[in-house]
Amino acid sequence: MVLVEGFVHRFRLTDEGHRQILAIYVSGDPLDFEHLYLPLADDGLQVVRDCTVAYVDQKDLQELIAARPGVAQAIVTALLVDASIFREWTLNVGRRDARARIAHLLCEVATRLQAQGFELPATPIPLTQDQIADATGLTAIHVNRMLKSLSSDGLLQTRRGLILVPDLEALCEMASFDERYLHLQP
Amino acid sequence: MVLVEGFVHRFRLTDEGHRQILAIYVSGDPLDFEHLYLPLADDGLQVVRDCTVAYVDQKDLQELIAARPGVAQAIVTALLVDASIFREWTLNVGRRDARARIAHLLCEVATRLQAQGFELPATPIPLTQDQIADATGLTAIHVNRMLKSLSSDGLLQTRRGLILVPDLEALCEMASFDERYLHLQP
DNA sequence: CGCGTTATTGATTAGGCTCAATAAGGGTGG
DNA sequence: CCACCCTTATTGAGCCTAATCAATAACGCG
Repeated sequence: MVLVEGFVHRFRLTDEGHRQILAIYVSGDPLDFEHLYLPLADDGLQVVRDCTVAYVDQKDLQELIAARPGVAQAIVTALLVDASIFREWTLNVGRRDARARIAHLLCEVATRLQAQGFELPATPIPLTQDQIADATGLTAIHVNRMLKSLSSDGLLQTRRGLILVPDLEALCEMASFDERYLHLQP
Repeated sequence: MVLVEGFVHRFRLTDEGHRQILAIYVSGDPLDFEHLYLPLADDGLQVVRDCTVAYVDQKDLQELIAARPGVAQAIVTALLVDASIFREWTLNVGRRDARARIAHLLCEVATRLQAQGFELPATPIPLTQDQIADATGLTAIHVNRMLKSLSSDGLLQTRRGLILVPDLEALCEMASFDERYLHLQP
């Protein structure tokens, strides 16, 4: 599957039912390459907002990979970039405080949106506070307070469940966001 | 590089210098496939204990990949398994309490050692409390207390900086460890 | 033997969680 | 078009897990 338009997240649950969001996908992102190689699905995908996905036939894709080494290499590179992002999430959840953790998440999403050609600051990020909580290992209530705090510092605006980042550079500064882990340069 | 014998971990630092350990490698694990495809290294490798590594020439490996589709596929599969483990670490750090978090980490390492043919419970895990802290997003002091608590429940033994797991099944039970994310079945 | 790393323990603090209650939308059915 | 309901967001009070600060012990190595 490829996400054509909208937002999707990947998540896993603890046995106690607590959700951890593991990745947020934006327009253009491939969603589940692992199904080509692993028999068992590890985690679930949920829609953040209404979205459009394109299905690619597995067999066709496998033939394409076999026929074109460049495609295979592009997929491996994409997987490695994803893995780098997963690791940054572990760092984010493990070693940053709540404010920086939320800011860092938003920096990542905003930066990846920008890389896909979306205009900032016009493009809103449609994450609910509940979703941000599960992506950062916090509670929704604490996310609410931190968003208010970031908002009162002018680092973001919230409007009807949408988040706007008026000055991405300032937000990156506060989160000490270093985009190199995204490996955006083609 | 391939880790022939010993223990190595992969880590990243926040700009404030806090370390987050992102993976623990045991004998037999490949360490840095990403260097084949990404120009920029994301994180560092550190030795947990004295160890032996084997260097594989990049060019040779690239030729092997080009010549043998099976090798390429095996590498992709290994990368996908790694990625699944990274995601489980995010879940662990984000959504489990300190005791379960530490137990889960030890369950993973013990299970992977066992899968490599090491005998449990004889094989010790040589992580320092500082390293466990940085792998779980806790402080070393709190790790110490939790280890003592786990130890007094008979779930593990500590001896001279080594950790022994006398009853892996019991530890897995308490951490609700579900090994499927390791994708061990070949 | 001396020193640096690692482990231990106690006291205190604080960041974030829980519980509780209310508000504000937005969508749906009548 | 309106009433209702469900999801999402807000706010306050009190609590608790894990952090911080501080000091000492125990190794293990050179």
